[in-house]
Amino acid sequence: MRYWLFKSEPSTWGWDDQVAKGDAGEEWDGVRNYQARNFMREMQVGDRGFFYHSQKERAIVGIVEVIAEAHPDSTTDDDRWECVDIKAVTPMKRPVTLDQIKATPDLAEMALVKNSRLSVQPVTDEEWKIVLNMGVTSV
DNA sequence: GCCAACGTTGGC
DNA sequence: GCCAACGTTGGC
Repeated sequence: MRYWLFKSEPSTWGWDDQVAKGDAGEEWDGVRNYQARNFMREMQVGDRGFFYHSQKERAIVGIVEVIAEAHPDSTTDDDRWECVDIKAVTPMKRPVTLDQIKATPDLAEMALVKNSRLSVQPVTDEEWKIVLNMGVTSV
């Protein structure tokens, strides 16, 4: 199983919206970036990902699971764009903020830090463990 | 609200 | 195929 990170502006599509969809999940549509699309093509059902709120909040707020592999994005006729479906699994007990991540040397290589504009990114096993731990432990 | 970084587009 | 111009994203 691999790990990923999904980034969204809460004003457009936030964690609460994702939770409201329940186990049925929702398309992660609207991605118009080749790198991000290519990562989605690599995803498999059962893979897990962090759900990150960009802009004002800037924190990982929950965990999602991939429930459908890449398929055409229903929000466009352009067949270049594909998306996966994801569902909310569990919220973080404590959101892990971008500031915390930047302050953690072992997380300095995360795409979130290095390439802040990439909206779908891979997360290593090690990074996954560290962030998870930060998300359940008091600071 | 500003600006830097980056990706995409289109003219040549 | 290159590169300048432009649009968008996201942190600050």
